[in-house]
Amino acid sequence: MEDLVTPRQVAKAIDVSESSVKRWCDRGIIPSVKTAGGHRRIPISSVMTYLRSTSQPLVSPEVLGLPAAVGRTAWVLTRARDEVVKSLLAGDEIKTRQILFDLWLGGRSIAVIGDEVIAPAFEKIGEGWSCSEVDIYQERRAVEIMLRILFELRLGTPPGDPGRIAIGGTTSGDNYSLPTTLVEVVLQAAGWTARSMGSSVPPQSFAAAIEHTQPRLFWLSVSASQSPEEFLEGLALIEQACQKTGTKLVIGGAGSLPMRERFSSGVQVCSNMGELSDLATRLAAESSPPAEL
Amino acid sequence: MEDLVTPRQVAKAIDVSESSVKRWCDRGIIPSVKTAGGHRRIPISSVMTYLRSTSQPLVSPEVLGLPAAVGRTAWVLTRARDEVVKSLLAGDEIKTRQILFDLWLGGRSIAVIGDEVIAPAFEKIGEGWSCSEVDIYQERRAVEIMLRILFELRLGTPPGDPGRIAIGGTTSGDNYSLPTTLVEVVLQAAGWTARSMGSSVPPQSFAAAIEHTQPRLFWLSVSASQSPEEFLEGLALIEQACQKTGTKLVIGGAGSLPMRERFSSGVQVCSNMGELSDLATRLAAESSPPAEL
DNA sequence: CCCAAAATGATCGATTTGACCGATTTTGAC
DNA sequence: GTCAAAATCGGTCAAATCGATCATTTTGGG
Repeated sequence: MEDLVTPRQVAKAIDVSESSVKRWCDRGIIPSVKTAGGHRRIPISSVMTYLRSTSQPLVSPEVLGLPAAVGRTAWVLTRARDEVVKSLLAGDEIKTRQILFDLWLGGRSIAVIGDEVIAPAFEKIGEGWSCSEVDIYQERRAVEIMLRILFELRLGTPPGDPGRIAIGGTTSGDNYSLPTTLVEVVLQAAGWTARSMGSSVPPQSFAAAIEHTQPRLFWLSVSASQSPEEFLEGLALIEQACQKTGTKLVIGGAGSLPMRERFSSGVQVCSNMGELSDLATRLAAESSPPAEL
Repeated sequence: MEDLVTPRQVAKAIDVSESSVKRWCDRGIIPSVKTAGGHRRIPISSVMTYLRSTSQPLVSPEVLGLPAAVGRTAWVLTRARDEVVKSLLAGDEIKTRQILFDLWLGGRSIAVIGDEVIAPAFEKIGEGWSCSEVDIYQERRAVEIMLRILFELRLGTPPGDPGRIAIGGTTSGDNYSLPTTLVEVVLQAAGWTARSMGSSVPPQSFAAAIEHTQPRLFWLSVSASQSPEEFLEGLALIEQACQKTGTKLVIGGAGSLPMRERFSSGVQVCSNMGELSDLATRLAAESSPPAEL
């Protein structure tokens, strides 16, 4: 796990000449730093960003210390989803990572990957589970694998503005940690410093977290359909805290849709990661006017 | 807090060789002082100045955070634990990562870090929670932060032998994902290909996973004390599957200790990560005779 | 199709870096 | 205080990188 690599390593990894890499560094196309002696050192995240922007294939990821089998194929979203379901059920972390990283390096946003691949894949796995084609351990293992991959993607995304803080999670009774983790990564990609507080947090504790952290954004991921009354009661507490601190409150997830009419007007509802990403980008632009160079 | 660090620490922190740091010190690029015996000591401010001058990112700022931690005394671990508790409660992911990576780079095994720092830290947080000094969101947030750090440590550990597979997790009713994830990382560090299946998996599903995956090792992490009868009943199913596939069964965690007399003789019990690491290393050596070069 | 501009890849001497080693200093434990 | 282990020292040397130059390939118009 190296963070800084040399031009030669990058050249080998993406199969171009060393000269080109050096030129790109000097022109700022690949942001890099120099040692005291003038040698270039390139952060892996710079390489990732460059690859994403040009849709270049990563030929030899192992040279960068990245897990093997990252980057090669151009995937169609629907096809990718089916393959992800297959490799997740087989417990094949390598294959799953390959597919998702290929999509990501191919320039797709995490939000799109979430909406078009990850969410439908787990929906499918959930279906298979309910008609007992899928064993519980397969579903749990799939969640674990996806969590690891999401964290790796998060490492490849530049950290957000430390002044734009977002927190969130799921309330009591909701144990699905995957969606709220996905939200965290999506928000970081949108320039936020986001941290999920995990799942099954009581509303009053969320309220305390909001008042203590004073985030600009708070998200609630509602996966399972739960008792609307109980949820709305807890939501009131959270809303109150948000108003006190001037925090924008965002709710999403399948479980929230049946109740969306009963939310008060200040609450923003997102039905997928794409909407959330747009909203987050808009909020970020509002709060801090476009910085000039 | 000491603000003088050694060339080695600086080298690790900014990801260059020790030789380079020494050269730069001698050339005055990084102002340093010398001890009576001629060893270089570098003020952290010098390093900061150098980094600013090259606009270089601090690759492992953790190393500069706690210079004392490369020492060997027990109080360092104790001190680290207290610091970890503090930064976890504050939700400071950076600081927590600093401390743990510092210990790790200082040569301590993940097992030791787990036993001496992570486990006692969460025990302490749990105490604070039960006497309501700690809010629930702080505990949940701490778990999330530690999970991310564990995954990063896992990325930094070389992948294990693909032929030595270990799986495991927690049974129904046990929602603590942290210990089983820690086990995964410890086993990988011991040369295994380990995958946690997550928490709250029914015993019969574990049995299916064992028969399907045929691992050489299966672990059960028992955090909460649960009904012994129910647990032992589920355990019987798992044990049966292990016997069928020749899988070694290992149980650990505070919740398992009160019942350890009632386990059958084939079951191995580990009371901490150190024991588990030793056992895993022993098993690995047994099953595959020492490969010669 | 042809040509010029731009991008890429290859090469070379000078410099930097990283690894190594025996000697010395520092550190932690007793 | 004493002692052994660990860390650091200073120096050497091979390998990697630098910057600059030049040949080759690709791109984009007319």
